[in-house]
Amino acid sequence: MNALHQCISQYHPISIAAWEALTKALTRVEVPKNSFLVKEGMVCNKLYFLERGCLRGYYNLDGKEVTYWFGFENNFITSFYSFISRKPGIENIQVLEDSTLWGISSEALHQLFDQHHDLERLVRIINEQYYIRLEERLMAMQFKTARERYEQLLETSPHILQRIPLGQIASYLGISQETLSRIRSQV
Amino acid sequence: MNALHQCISQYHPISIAAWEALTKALTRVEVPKNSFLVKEGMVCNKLYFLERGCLRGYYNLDGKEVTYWFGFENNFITSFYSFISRKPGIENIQVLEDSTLWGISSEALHQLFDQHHDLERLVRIINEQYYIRLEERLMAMQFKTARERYEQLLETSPHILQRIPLGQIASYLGISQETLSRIRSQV
DNA sequence: TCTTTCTTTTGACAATTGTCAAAAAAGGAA
DNA sequence: TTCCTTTTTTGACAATTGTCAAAAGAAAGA
Repeated sequence: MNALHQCISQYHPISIAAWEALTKALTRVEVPKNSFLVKEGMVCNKLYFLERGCLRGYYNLDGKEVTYWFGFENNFITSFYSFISRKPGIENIQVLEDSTLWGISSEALHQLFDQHHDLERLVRIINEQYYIRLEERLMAMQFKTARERYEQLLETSPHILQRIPLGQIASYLGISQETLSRIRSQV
Repeated sequence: MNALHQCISQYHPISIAAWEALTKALTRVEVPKNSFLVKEGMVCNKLYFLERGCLRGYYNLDGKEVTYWFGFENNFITSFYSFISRKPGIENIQVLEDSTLWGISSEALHQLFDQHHDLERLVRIINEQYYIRLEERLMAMQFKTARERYEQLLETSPHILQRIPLGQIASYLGISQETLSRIRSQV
């Protein structure tokens, strides 16, 4: 819970009242490795904060698993499209290591928004920061070679390489596992 | 102005008071074709609503212009990274057709947020919708071939093809102009 | 320890896409 | 119209990346 408070403060400090209301609405979730937090076809009604562990989001395309994000400590996690639109998504969220999360339902969050303006501001700000990250990823995907994307990942998130199988990283980078393996051997 | 009101209502209706405060803070901007709304190296301090015309965002990479978005009627326009972080960006926003915009400064917008909770909610919701769009684009970029991305663009935004030069569309799709030309001839 | 399973690497080849250069087509201005 | 500029297409070739199959290596369980 402390990790969440610290994480929030980096984005936008909130009032004590808002924090207390938030903590009351949060549920602690412990999930074991290889379980699923979200499965395709379901509505993801919860937003999570990942305190410990790691997850990945992927979907199935032509029989292949396509990874499009990883979540690590202090990340906010949800099946974004589904959570926002309240419709079933195509996304699976798989637990890659035993993890501890704090979850809040969409309804509870929106109630809190009504009561605590500063909480809604916090979420707006977090959204904006996540948008910027996504934009950077899109640019890399659009205009950089596989090797450049890999080297960028090495710089910004070296921890990914220690914790995630190569095939999933390759998928995340938008290349085949064989290509990534060859890139690594040619550094 | 009416177009903006209608556009806003589709995302989240706001109170009359909020709308009136917003309209007071807006400035009408007319920009001619080939002018620039934002140039790289400057802080983009304004958020715009595009009422009429069309724009593109691009940056320079190794001497090439890299287009990463187009804006059309009823789109919100800004150099997002710069606007949010209040730092200089690498982005240029070029006017592709004579355009009419409504602009608001970052300061004015944040003042409005303090006074009108529902306006901040509106922006949160718009941000979320734009996030989802970006996510879709990233997925296409990550896991679809050039041809598939082009066909997807044909379906979702056929108007782009009538209004934008091929080279810029190719850049937007992350492929060379020659490749796009060949894809088109082989449909 | 020895299996068994999962992950990573390597080889051979094919498909996709990029680059450079030139030609063709289209659009604007006088 | 004609000239000039911009945009689009085409050709030839190279570079990048993907696919399939097999081998090698690492990790996990009995």
